[in-house]
Amino acid sequence: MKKNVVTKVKLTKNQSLVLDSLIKAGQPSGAYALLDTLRPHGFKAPLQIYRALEQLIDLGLAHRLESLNAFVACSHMSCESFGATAFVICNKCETVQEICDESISNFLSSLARKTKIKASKSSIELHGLCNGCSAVSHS
Amino acid sequence: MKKNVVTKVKLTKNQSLVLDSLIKAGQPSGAYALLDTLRPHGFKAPLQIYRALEQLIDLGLAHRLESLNAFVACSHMSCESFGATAFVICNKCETVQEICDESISNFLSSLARKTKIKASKSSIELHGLCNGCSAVSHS
DNA sequence: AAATATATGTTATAATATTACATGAGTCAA
DNA sequence: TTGACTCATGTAATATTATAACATATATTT
Repeated sequence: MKKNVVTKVKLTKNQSLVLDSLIKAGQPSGAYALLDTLRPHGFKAPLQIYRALEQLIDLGLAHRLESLNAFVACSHMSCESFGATAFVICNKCETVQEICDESISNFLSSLARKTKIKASKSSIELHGLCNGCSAVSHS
Repeated sequence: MKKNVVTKVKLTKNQSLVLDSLIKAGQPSGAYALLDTLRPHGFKAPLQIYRALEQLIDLGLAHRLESLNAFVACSHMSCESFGATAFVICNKCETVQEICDESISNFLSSLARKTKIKASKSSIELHGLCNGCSAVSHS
């Protein structure tokens, strides 16, 4: 479950561009949305996006939200966890909170122990209405 | 986060067929794999599968594995939880353990509280090697 | 039976992701 | 410098997953 902990890695041009787009978006972005954003920079094919994303994810600089088929920049300036991250997603404003603390890793360790699995990857995603949005949406 | 708790619901023909296929598969199955399985029964279009799955999921009789874009039959004879289920998936033999206990719901409640979200849906998926498979795969 | 709601069938298409193959740019050893 | 190697890139084609739109049928209620 160990990931590359990044101190200083030189990203390639494509990787930098994709990461910048993700950061600017500040929201979950689909691969094709990123592609459209980056067409002005010469991107032409989805593979350019997917390849960059793969690296960024390996480096812990981006994450994939499985339940959205979308991607976000890591909000921890490179997530130094072993992948024990939980994402809390507002269905209305699309804000994502990235939680990465002991409660997550403890929960996952315990789950792995109970199920006798050698864990290599996890995905925890909680959807709902965030504080602000649930205040607004009356009923 | 409350789901329909099923006691006895009459499934439609398509729903029954899809559920049976899922159960027989005993593994995560993609919608198109189910479609192929059911072609002999007259299924012709993906929508027939997706529609049946939607109902089955609402009824708690099946679940969607977000990280696989695949579906499994509920292993609890209709999962009476409020959706607080965790899936532990072996990457080698594709066995899925469906965990649905207080440790899951407590964890999710606590996460929702901390992030001030009104949760409506969750997805917890842990990948790795199950007990049997990690014994075999030496290294 | 009429009205309503739910399920189904069918075609087309959208959205997401990967395969396969060619090219280019850097590193390293001989 | 050359050759061998690795890694990043470009590009086209295609595979996989999912939904929209519309027509019809079946069941349920009044």
